[in-house]
Amino acid sequence: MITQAVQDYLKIIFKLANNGKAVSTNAIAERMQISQASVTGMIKKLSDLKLTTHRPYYGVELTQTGRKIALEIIRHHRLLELYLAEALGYSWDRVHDEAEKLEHVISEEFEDKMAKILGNPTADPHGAPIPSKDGLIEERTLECLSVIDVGQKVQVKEVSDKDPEMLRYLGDIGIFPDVMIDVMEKAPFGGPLLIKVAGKEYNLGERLTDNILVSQTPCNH
Amino acid sequence: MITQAVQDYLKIIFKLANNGKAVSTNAIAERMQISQASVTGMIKKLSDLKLTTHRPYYGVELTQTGRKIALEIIRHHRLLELYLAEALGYSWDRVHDEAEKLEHVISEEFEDKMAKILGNPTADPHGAPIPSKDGLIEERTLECLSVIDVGQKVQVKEVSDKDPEMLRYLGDIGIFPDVMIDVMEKAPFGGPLLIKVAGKEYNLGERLTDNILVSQTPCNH
DNA sequence: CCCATTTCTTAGGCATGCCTAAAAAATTTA
DNA sequence: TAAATTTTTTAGGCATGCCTAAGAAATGGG
Repeated sequence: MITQAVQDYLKIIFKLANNGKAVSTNAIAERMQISQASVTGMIKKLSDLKLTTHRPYYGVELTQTGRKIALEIIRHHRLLELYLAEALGYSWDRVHDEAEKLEHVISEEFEDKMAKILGNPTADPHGAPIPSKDGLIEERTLECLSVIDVGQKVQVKEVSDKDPEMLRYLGDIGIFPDVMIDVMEKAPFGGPLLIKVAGKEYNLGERLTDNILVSQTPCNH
Repeated sequence: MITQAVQDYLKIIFKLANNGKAVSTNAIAERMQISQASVTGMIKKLSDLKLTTHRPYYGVELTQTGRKIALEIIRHHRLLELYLAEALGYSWDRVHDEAEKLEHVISEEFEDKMAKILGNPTADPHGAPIPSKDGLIEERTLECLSVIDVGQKVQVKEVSDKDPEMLRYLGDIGIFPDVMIDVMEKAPFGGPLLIKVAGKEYNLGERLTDNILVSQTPCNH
């Protein structure tokens, strides 16, 4: 049985792996805010189920099956976020928590109906790519706004969906996926970044600029 | 913590109580397809939580709090059924199972947004009343179609949502809430009922007519 | 009124998934 | 290389919610 706990582990492992790296059980425990011992137990179970492979002191990796399930859940989550925003009028800072609960519960039919109504979208409200039905996900190489050089003009691609307060602030100052940003000034030692968005200037702290992913060469999608 | 299991018990107890009768632990076990011993254990827990009162060999009754929670879940369920049908294009035989899973998971906000979009509806696709936000539910005294006398003209008020196949058949012959039915003939000993719907005649078996609730004096709502 | 039947509860177990505390294994540092 | 540190695992527990089997309590028929 693929329980909700199993789904959550697979999703977290996929996200921590980022571009194929093995994930330490430690990192999983930290991310999920549970004890390391609990993770050990669950990883054993996942490996018995052939959803992960585990080499101690090296890390955990998803098998093909595990990856497939992880992407299915992520697809659910991101479709739900977009559906909640578009169809039910949720603000973009409130979609995450609701999607987090619904993602484990909806049927294939629900997933398909949302996708159809939304016109088979490829990104959620925060810009994160939505995996396709057959388990493919767009590979991106984005940079944090915090590392962009002064004088560059970049396009916002994605913002973290974790912190509602941050999302509200970003919304207030008009930072959404696809918006263009001018990097005007950069204070040293992780100081604030002066940017221009839609003609207005703002000073953004590092906690913010670390969570805004941009690309320098705006690709067309 | 109000777990999903607790919610399910409260809902079932509310439904079995019908018009305030006490419910045997036996009946709960039967309805939920679990062992009697399991029910005993859970009823003890529910009573500890002050959600039910229990007098052995008499039955279980909901407290005010228990009833409130039950009605909240039922509101979720019925709003969801209608939303799935109206907004996502589900056929009426497929809404029950999906709503059954979602009802435990959606937030107040989700509930409110559905209600608003649907225009604060008072009945689900099968005609069952939707409890109000503050825990009031329409009290009805309906009769099974199976007990209606020959020659009567009745209005369909509600059909059971449990059996998808039955719902598909009813849909095929045009039996929905609000539709008028003429009872033409009644074979003895629980034999089929000959009815006329929208000018066409059908013979319905007792398993069907037991699950169609009608009223003889069509009330206006 | 007593015995059989029905109804309900107790006893003991199992799986899931979490916990803490302590041990063990690998890695890093001196 | 040995000690210190980090990382991971083992051991033993707990809560939830289900199970079966067996015992206890009420009800109803003879």
